[in-house]
Amino acid sequence: MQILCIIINMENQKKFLLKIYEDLFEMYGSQGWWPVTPLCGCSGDIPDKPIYGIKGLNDKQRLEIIFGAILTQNTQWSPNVEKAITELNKKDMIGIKKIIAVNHDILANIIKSSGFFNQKADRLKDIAEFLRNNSLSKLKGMDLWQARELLLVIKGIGKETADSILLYALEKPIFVVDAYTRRIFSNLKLIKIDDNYDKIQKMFMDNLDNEVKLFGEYHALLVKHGKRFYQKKYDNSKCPLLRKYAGNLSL
DNA sequence: AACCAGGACGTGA
DNA sequence: TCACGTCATGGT
Repeated sequence: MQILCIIINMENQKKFLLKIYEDLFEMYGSQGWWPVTPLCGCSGDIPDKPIYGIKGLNDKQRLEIIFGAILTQNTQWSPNVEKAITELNKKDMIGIKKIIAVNHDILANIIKSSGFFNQKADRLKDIAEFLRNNSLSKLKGMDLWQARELLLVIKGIGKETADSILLYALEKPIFVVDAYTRRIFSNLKLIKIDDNYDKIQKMFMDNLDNEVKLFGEYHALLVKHGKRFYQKKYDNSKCPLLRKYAGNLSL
């Protein structure tokens, strides 16, 4: 009987995680993450901000995503990181050798708007150094978890940043867990707010099809929804998902 | 005018 | 392991 209940709960959870995704997609539509600056081939024609929904990434765009993943740590994308990315492009700094060669203070000044600029300048240099020895194509060809372990060795790259890079820059199917993911799903009683990162990630990956597109869209939608209903000053009980599913969450 | 954002790391207990 | 302090800009 107890085992039966567990099985039923697992099935419910499986459906529930997908249902939440579908609800969010219906509410907000495709988010087209990760925002990327298109390369127009013509010099001097750099757009004033990265745009959403780019397909068929080239290596420079992948690198921009990796830099963006560092720059957005504990910082708003818009306008702070957006400006920094645009400045990097204007100075033609989206390049491994360029980042390695540039003076620390100059780099820090270019990315100033993203905050923590001294740390982040060091981290961009660290990851550029790493990528000089481990090419993007090498990483792309590598096993998902193997590549993850490599990234996690780099100072400044924690689990969320590593997973963002794997998912959005290297297009590998891994689920990104961030603060909004924690707040939303702990509010829905599917996890506890300070559950272990890997445990939360496993819940999603065990119960959803492991697809790059699904995971990429899901995380983006959670951020979108989180910004709307789960900022610290907000009242979590106003979340429409909670109203909709109140009492129906067996777990 | 505090408070917070798509974290991660170092330190001391 | 855990609870803090640190890093810093720009918007509300």
